[in-house]
Amino acid sequence: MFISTFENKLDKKGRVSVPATFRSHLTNLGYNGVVCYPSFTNLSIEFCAQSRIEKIIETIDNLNPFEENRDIFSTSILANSHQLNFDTEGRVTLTEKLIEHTGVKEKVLFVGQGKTFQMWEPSQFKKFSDEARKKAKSQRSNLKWNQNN
Amino acid sequence: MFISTFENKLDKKGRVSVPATFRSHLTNLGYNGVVCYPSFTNLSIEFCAQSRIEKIIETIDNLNPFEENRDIFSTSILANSHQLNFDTEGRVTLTEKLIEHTGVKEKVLFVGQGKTFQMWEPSQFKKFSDEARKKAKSQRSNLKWNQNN
DNA sequence: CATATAAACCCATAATATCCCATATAGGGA
DNA sequence: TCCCTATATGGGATATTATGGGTTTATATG
Repeated sequence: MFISTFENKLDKKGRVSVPATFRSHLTNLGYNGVVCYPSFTNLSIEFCAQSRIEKIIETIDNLNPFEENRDIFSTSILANSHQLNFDTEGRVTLTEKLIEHTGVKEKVLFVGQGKTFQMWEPSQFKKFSDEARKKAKSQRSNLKWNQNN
Repeated sequence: MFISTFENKLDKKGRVSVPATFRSHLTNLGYNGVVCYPSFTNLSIEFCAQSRIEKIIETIDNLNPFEENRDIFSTSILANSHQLNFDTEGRVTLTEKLIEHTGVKEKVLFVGQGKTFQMWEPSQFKKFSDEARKKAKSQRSNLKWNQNN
Protein backbone atom coordinates (compact mmCIF):
# COMPACT_ATOMS: atom_id res chain seq x y z
CA MET A 1 0.00 0.00 0.00
CA PHE A 2 1.24 3.47 -0.86
CA ILE A 3 0.57 6.20 1.71
CA SER A 4 2.07 9.53 2.77
CA THR A 5 3.93 12.08 0.64
CA PHE A 6 7.64 12.59 -0.03
CA GLU A 7 9.52 15.37 -1.75
CA ASN A 8 12.68 14.34 -3.59
CA LYS A 9 15.11 15.98 -5.96
CA LEU A 10 15.45 15.53 -9.70
CA ASP A 11 19.16 15.47 -10.59
CA LYS A 12 20.66 16.75 -13.81
CA LYS A 13 20.63 13.29 -15.33
CA GLY A 14 16.85 13.20 -14.93
CA ARG A 15 16.93 10.74 -12.04
CA VAL A 16 14.83 10.85 -8.90
CA SER A 17 14.73 8.53 -5.89
CA VAL A 18 11.49 6.65 -5.45
CA PRO A 19 10.55 6.85 -1.74
CA ALA A 20 11.91 3.77 0.04
CA THR A 21 8.56 2.66 1.40
CA PHE A 22 6.98 2.78 -2.08
CA ARG A 23 9.92 0.91 -3.51
CA SER A 24 9.84 -1.81 -0.88
CA HIS A 25 6.15 -2.43 -1.53
CA LEU A 26 6.92 -2.93 -5.23
CA THR A 27 9.89 -5.20 -4.59
CA ASN A 28 7.70 -7.23 -2.23
CA LEU A 29 5.34 -7.76 -5.15
CA GLY A 30 8.34 -9.01 -7.12
CA TYR A 31 9.01 -5.97 -9.30
CA ASN A 32 12.24 -4.06 -9.64
CA GLY A 33 10.49 -1.15 -11.27
CA VAL A 34 7.20 0.58 -11.71
CA VAL A 35 4.80 1.44 -14.51
CA CYS A 36 3.52 4.98 -15.00
CA TYR A 37 1.36 7.06 -17.31
CA PRO A 38 0.20 10.67 -17.48
CA SER A 39 -3.13 11.27 -15.76
CA PHE A 40 -6.10 11.99 -18.03
CA THR A 41 -7.57 14.51 -15.67
CA ASN A 42 -4.73 16.42 -14.03
CA LEU A 43 -1.03 17.31 -14.20
CA SER A 44 0.23 14.27 -12.31
CA ILE A 45 1.85 11.02 -13.40
CA GLU A 46 0.16 7.88 -12.09
CA PHE A 47 2.39 5.05 -10.86
CA CYS A 48 1.31 1.47 -10.31
CA ALA A 49 2.60 -2.08 -10.17
CA GLN A 50 3.01 -3.93 -13.43
CA SER A 51 0.24 -6.33 -12.43
CA ARG A 52 -2.27 -3.51 -12.55
CA ILE A 53 -1.37 -2.64 -16.12
CA GLU A 54 -1.47 -6.31 -17.04
CA LYS A 55 -5.05 -6.44 -15.82
CA ILE A 56 -5.92 -3.46 -17.96
CA ILE A 57 -4.33 -5.21 -20.91
CA GLU A 58 -6.38 -8.35 -20.22
CA THR A 59 -9.53 -6.27 -20.14
CA ILE A 60 -8.70 -4.59 -23.40
CA ASP A 61 -7.71 -7.88 -24.97
CA ASN A 62 -11.07 -9.38 -24.08
CA LEU A 63 -12.94 -6.72 -25.99
CA ASN A 64 -14.11 -7.67 -29.42
CA PRO A 65 -11.07 -7.42 -31.71
CA PHE A 66 -12.84 -4.99 -33.99
CA GLU A 67 -14.53 -2.95 -31.32
CA GLU A 68 -13.57 0.66 -31.63
CA ASN A 69 -13.02 1.06 -27.89
CA ARG A 70 -10.19 -1.38 -28.10
CA ASP A 71 -7.96 0.93 -30.09
CA ILE A 72 -9.11 3.96 -28.19
CA PHE A 73 -8.17 2.61 -24.80
CA SER A 74 -4.99 0.85 -25.73
CA THR A 75 -3.73 3.89 -27.60
CA SER A 76 -4.55 6.43 -24.96
CA ILE A 77 -3.34 4.37 -22.01
CA LEU A 78 -0.75 1.84 -23.13
CA ALA A 79 1.02 4.00 -25.69
CA ASN A 80 1.69 6.62 -23.03
CA SER A 81 2.75 4.18 -20.33
CA HIS A 82 6.35 3.68 -19.37
CA GLN A 83 8.17 0.93 -17.52
CA LEU A 84 10.70 2.61 -15.24
CA ASN A 85 13.24 0.33 -13.60
CA PHE A 86 15.04 1.13 -10.37
CA ASP A 87 18.77 1.63 -10.55
CA THR A 88 20.98 0.14 -7.84
CA GLU A 89 20.17 3.12 -5.61
CA GLY A 90 16.42 2.93 -6.10
CA ARG A 91 16.07 5.78 -8.56
CA VAL A 92 14.19 6.00 -11.85
CA THR A 93 15.00 8.27 -14.76
CA LEU A 94 12.08 10.31 -16.01
CA THR A 95 11.47 10.74 -19.71
CA GLU A 96 11.06 14.16 -21.29
CA LYS A 97 7.33 13.60 -21.74
CA LEU A 98 6.77 12.83 -18.08
CA ILE A 99 8.68 15.93 -17.05
CA GLU A 100 6.70 18.01 -19.51
CA HIS A 101 3.31 16.75 -18.43
CA THR A 102 3.91 17.57 -14.76
CA GLY A 103 6.09 20.63 -15.17
CA VAL A 104 8.57 19.39 -12.55
CA LYS A 105 11.86 21.26 -12.36
CA GLU A 106 13.98 20.45 -9.33
CA LYS A 107 11.55 19.14 -6.75
CA VAL A 108 9.33 16.11 -7.22
CA LEU A 109 6.44 15.27 -4.94
CA PHE A 110 5.35 11.65 -4.53
CA VAL A 111 1.82 11.22 -3.23
CA GLY A 112 0.52 7.88 -1.97
CA GLN A 113 -2.93 6.86 -3.23
CA GLY A 114 -3.33 3.40 -1.77
CA LYS A 115 -2.91 0.98 -4.66
CA THR A 116 -1.17 3.63 -6.75
CA PHE A 117 0.86 6.74 -6.18
CA GLN A 118 1.32 9.97 -8.08
CA MET A 119 4.14 12.30 -8.98
CA TRP A 120 3.56 16.06 -8.97
CA GLU A 121 5.35 19.34 -9.32
CA PRO A 122 4.91 20.47 -5.68
CA SER A 123 3.11 23.77 -6.30
CA GLN A 124 0.74 22.16 -8.80
CA PHE A 125 -0.17 19.58 -6.21
CA LYS A 126 -0.89 22.29 -3.67
CA LYS A 127 -3.33 23.93 -6.07
CA PHE A 128 -4.98 20.61 -6.77
CA SER A 129 -5.25 19.54 -3.16
CA ASP A 130 -6.63 22.88 -1.96
CA GLU A 131 -9.32 22.53 -4.58
CA ALA A 132 -9.99 18.91 -3.63
CA ARG A 133 -10.33 19.83 0.03
CA LYS A 134 -12.95 22.43 -0.78
CA LYS A 135 -14.96 19.95 -2.78
CA ALA A 136 -14.67 17.30 -0.09
CA LYS A 137 -16.08 19.66 2.49
CA SER A 138 -19.20 20.33 0.49
CA GLN A 139 -19.74 16.72 -0.48
CA ARG A 140 -18.66 14.89 2.64
CA SER A 141 -21.96 13.10 3.04
CA ASN A 142 -21.75 11.67 -0.46
CA LEU A 143 -18.88 9.35 0.38
CA LYS A 144 -20.59 6.07 1.13
CA TRP A 145 -19.02 2.81 2.01
CA ASN A 146 -20.25 -0.67 2.69
CA GLN A 147 -20.66 -2.38 6.04
CA ASN A 148 -17.51 -4.42 6.36
CA ASN A 149 -15.03 -1.57 6.24
CA MET B 1 3.90 -6.88 -22.54
CA PHE B 2 4.39 -4.02 -24.97
CA ILE B 3 3.94 -0.48 -23.66
CA SER B 4 5.22 3.01 -24.43
CA THR B 5 6.23 4.49 -27.76
CA PHE B 6 9.60 4.73 -29.49
CA GLU B 7 10.67 6.62 -32.58
CA ASN B 8 13.40 4.99 -34.65
CA LYS B 9 14.96 5.61 -38.01
CA LEU B 10 14.48 3.67 -41.22
CA ASP B 11 17.85 3.35 -42.97
CA LYS B 12 18.38 3.25 -46.72
CA LYS B 13 18.46 -0.52 -46.70
CA GLY B 14 14.94 -0.55 -45.29
CA ARG B 15 16.03 -1.65 -41.84
CA VAL B 16 14.73 -0.33 -38.54
CA SER B 17 15.63 -1.20 -34.95
CA VAL B 18 12.85 -2.82 -32.98
CA PRO B 19 12.82 -1.14 -29.55
CA ALA B 20 14.96 -3.14 -27.12
CA THR B 21 12.18 -3.66 -24.60
CA PHE B 22 9.84 -5.06 -27.29
CA ARG B 23 12.58 -7.28 -28.60
CA SER B 24 13.46 -8.66 -25.18
CA HIS B 25 9.83 -9.58 -24.54
CA LEU B 26 9.76 -11.53 -27.80
CA THR B 27 13.07 -13.28 -27.14
CA ASN B 28 11.74 -14.18 -23.66
CA LEU B 29 8.86 -15.92 -25.43
CA GLY B 30 11.46 -17.81 -27.45
CA TYR B 31 11.21 -15.93 -30.74
CA ASN B 32 14.01 -14.27 -32.66
CA GLY B 33 11.57 -12.34 -34.78
CA VAL B 34 8.06 -11.03 -35.00
CA VAL B 35 4.95 -11.47 -37.15
CA CYS B 36 3.20 -8.47 -38.69
CA TYR B 37 0.32 -7.53 -40.96
CA PRO B 38 -1.25 -4.29 -42.17
CA SER B 39 -4.17 -3.17 -40.05
CA PHE B 40 -7.40 -3.11 -41.98
CA THR B 41 -8.88 -0.33 -39.91
CA ASN B 42 -6.06 2.21 -39.96
CA LEU B 43 -2.66 3.07 -41.46
CA SER B 44 -0.56 1.07 -39.01
CA ILE B 45 1.18 -2.30 -39.16
CA GLU B 46 0.27 -4.69 -36.35
CA PHE B 47 3.09 -6.70 -34.76
CA CYS B 48 2.69 -9.71 -32.50
CA ALA B 49 4.38 -12.88 -31.32
CA GLN B 50 4.08 -15.93 -33.52
CA SER B 51 2.00 -17.64 -30.83
CA ARG B 52 -0.72 -15.04 -31.24
CA ILE B 53 -0.97 -15.61 -34.97
CA GLU B 54 -1.18 -19.32 -34.29
CA LYS B 55 -4.13 -18.61 -32.03
CA ILE B 56 -5.80 -16.55 -34.75
CA ILE B 57 -5.28 -19.42 -37.18
CA GLU B 58 -6.95 -21.77 -34.70
CA THR B 59 -9.88 -19.43 -34.35
CA ILE B 60 -10.31 -19.09 -38.08
CA ASP B 61 -9.98 -22.81 -38.54
CA ASN B 62 -12.82 -23.41 -36.11
CA LEU B 63 -15.21 -21.21 -38.01
CA ASN B 64 -17.89 -22.85 -40.09
CA PRO B 65 -16.39 -23.61 -43.53
CA PHE B 66 -19.14 -21.63 -45.19
CA GLU B 67 -19.01 -18.71 -42.82
CA GLU B 68 -18.22 -15.58 -44.71
CA ASN B 69 -15.84 -14.33 -42.02
CA ARG B 70 -13.58 -17.26 -42.62
CA ASP B 71 -12.41 -16.01 -45.98
CA ILE B 72 -12.39 -12.43 -44.84
CA PHE B 73 -10.05 -13.12 -41.95
CA SER B 74 -7.79 -15.54 -43.66
CA THR B 75 -7.45 -13.35 -46.69
CA SER B 76 -7.07 -10.03 -44.98
CA ILE B 77 -4.83 -11.14 -42.12
CA LEU B 78 -3.00 -14.33 -42.94
CA ALA B 79 -2.35 -13.64 -46.60
CA ASN B 80 -0.78 -10.30 -45.73
CA SER B 81 1.23 -11.47 -42.73
CA HIS B 82 4.99 -11.47 -42.74
CA GLN B 83 7.54 -13.10 -40.47
CA LEU B 84 10.33 -10.58 -39.85
CA ASN B 85 13.49 -11.88 -38.17
CA PHE B 86 15.87 -9.77 -36.13
CA ASP B 87 19.35 -9.28 -37.50
CA THR B 88 22.33 -9.46 -35.12
CA GLU B 89 21.65 -5.86 -34.05
CA GLY B 90 17.95 -6.36 -33.42
CA ARG B 91 16.64 -4.79 -36.62
CA VAL B 92 14.03 -5.97 -39.10
CA THR B 93 13.83 -5.09 -42.78
CA LEU B 94 10.48 -3.79 -43.90
CA THR B 95 8.93 -4.91 -47.15
CA GLU B 96 7.74 -2.43 -49.75
CA LYS B 97 4.09 -3.19 -48.95
CA LEU B 98 4.52 -2.44 -45.28
CA ILE B 99 6.20 0.85 -46.05
CA GLU B 100 3.48 1.73 -48.53
CA HIS B 101 0.62 0.94 -46.19
CA THR B 102 1.93 3.18 -43.42
CA GLY B 103 3.52 5.88 -45.53
CA VAL B 104 6.69 5.88 -43.42
CA LYS B 105 9.63 7.80 -44.83
CA GLU B 106 12.52 8.31 -42.43
CA LYS B 107 10.95 8.10 -39.00
CA VAL B 108 9.13 5.06 -37.68
CA LEU B 109 7.00 5.13 -34.55
CA PHE B 110 6.53 1.94 -32.53
CA VAL B 111 3.49 2.01 -30.28
CA GLY B 112 2.91 -0.52 -27.50
CA GLN B 113 -0.59 -2.02 -27.35
CA GLY B 114 -0.20 -4.58 -24.58
CA LYS B 115 -0.14 -7.95 -26.27
CA THR B 116 0.76 -6.40 -29.61
CA PHE B 117 2.47 -3.31 -30.88
CA GLN B 118 2.05 -1.12 -33.94
CA MET B 119 4.24 0.71 -36.39
CA TRP B 120 3.17 4.16 -37.64
CA GLU B 121 4.34 7.08 -39.66
CA PRO B 122 4.65 9.55 -36.76
CA SER B 123 2.32 12.28 -38.03
CA GLN B 124 -0.37 9.75 -38.93
CA PHE B 125 -0.21 8.36 -35.43
CA LYS B 126 -0.59 11.82 -33.96
CA LYS B 127 -3.83 12.28 -35.87
CA PHE B 128 -5.11 8.92 -34.74
CA SER B 129 -4.07 9.36 -31.14
CA ASP B 130 -5.55 12.85 -30.74
CA GLU B 131 -8.85 11.41 -31.89
CA ALA B 132 -8.52 8.41 -29.56
CA ARG B 133 -7.82 10.59 -26.56
CA LYS B 134 -10.91 12.65 -27.17
CA LYS B 135 -13.05 9.54 -27.38
CA ALA B 136 -11.41 7.98 -24.34
CA LYS B 137 -12.28 10.97 -22.20
CA SER B 138 -15.95 10.69 -23.03
CA GLN B 139 -16.07 6.91 -22.68
CA ARG B 140 -13.73 6.25 -19.81
CA SER B 141 -16.47 4.74 -17.69
CA ASN B 142 -17.19 2.16 -20.36
CA LEU B 143 -13.92 0.37 -19.71
CA LYS B 144 -14.94 -2.10 -17.07
CA TRP B 145 -12.67 -4.50 -15.37
CA ASN B 146 -13.00 -6.98 -12.59
CA GLN B 147 -13.01 -6.29 -8.88
CA ASN B 148 -9.45 -6.85 -7.79
CA ASN B 149 -7.86 -4.02 -9.69
C1' DC C 1 25.30 -23.44 -63.44
C1' DA C 2 26.02 -18.43 -63.64
C1' DT C 3 24.52 -14.35 -62.20
C1' DA C 4 21.52 -10.67 -60.25
C1' DT C 5 19.19 -9.52 -56.25
C1' DA C 6 18.15 -9.55 -51.76
C1' DA C 7 19.02 -11.13 -47.16
C1' DA C 8 22.02 -11.89 -43.31
C1' DC C 9 26.39 -11.16 -40.97
C1' DC C 10 30.04 -8.37 -39.10
C1' DC C 11 32.27 -4.41 -37.37
C1' DA C 12 32.50 0.57 -36.03
C1' DT C 13 30.66 4.52 -33.58
C1' DA C 14 27.79 7.85 -31.04
C1' DA C 15 24.41 8.49 -27.76
C1' DT C 16 22.25 6.99 -23.89
C1' DA C 17 21.18 4.25 -19.90
C1' DT C 18 22.88 1.65 -16.14
C1' DC C 19 26.25 0.42 -12.78
C1' DC C 20 29.19 1.52 -9.12
C1' DC C 21 31.26 4.08 -5.56
C1' DA C 22 31.58 8.18 -2.67
C1' DT C 23 29.39 11.45 0.24
C1' DA C 24 25.64 13.69 2.82
C1' DT C 25 21.84 13.54 6.02
C1' DA C 26 18.48 12.01 9.26
C1' DG C 27 16.63 8.91 12.69
C1' DG C 28 17.08 5.07 16.14
C1' DG C 29 19.23 2.71 19.83
C1' DA C 30 22.94 1.81 23.19
C1' DT D 1 25.48 12.09 23.17
C1' DC D 2 27.49 9.35 19.77
C1' DC D 3 27.58 5.74 16.61
C1' DC D 4 25.21 2.86 13.29
C1' DT D 5 22.19 2.15 9.60
C1' DA D 6 19.05 3.40 5.94
C1' DT D 7 18.08 6.67 2.66
C1' DA D 8 18.99 10.22 -0.65
C1' DT D 9 22.12 12.43 -3.84
C1' DG D 10 26.26 13.40 -7.00
C1' DG D 11 29.13 12.04 -10.55
C1' DG D 12 32.68 9.05 -13.05
C1' DA D 13 33.00 4.44 -15.30
C1' DT D 14 30.89 0.83 -17.95
C1' DA D 15 27.39 -1.44 -20.75
C1' DT D 16 23.56 -1.27 -23.92
C1' DT D 17 21.19 0.55 -27.77
C1' DA D 18 20.53 2.61 -32.15
C1' DT D 19 22.56 3.46 -36.45
C1' DG D 20 25.66 3.28 -40.64
C1' DG D 21 27.88 0.76 -43.98
C1' DG D 22 30.99 -2.92 -45.93
C1' DT D 23 31.19 -7.97 -46.73
C1' DT D 24 29.46 -12.45 -47.15
C1' DT D 25 25.78 -15.78 -47.76
C1' DA D 26 21.38 -17.25 -49.57
C1' DT D 27 17.76 -17.29 -53.10
C1' DA D 28 15.67 -17.04 -57.50
C1' DT D 29 15.82 -17.03 -62.39
C1' DG D 30 17.36 -17.59 -67.00
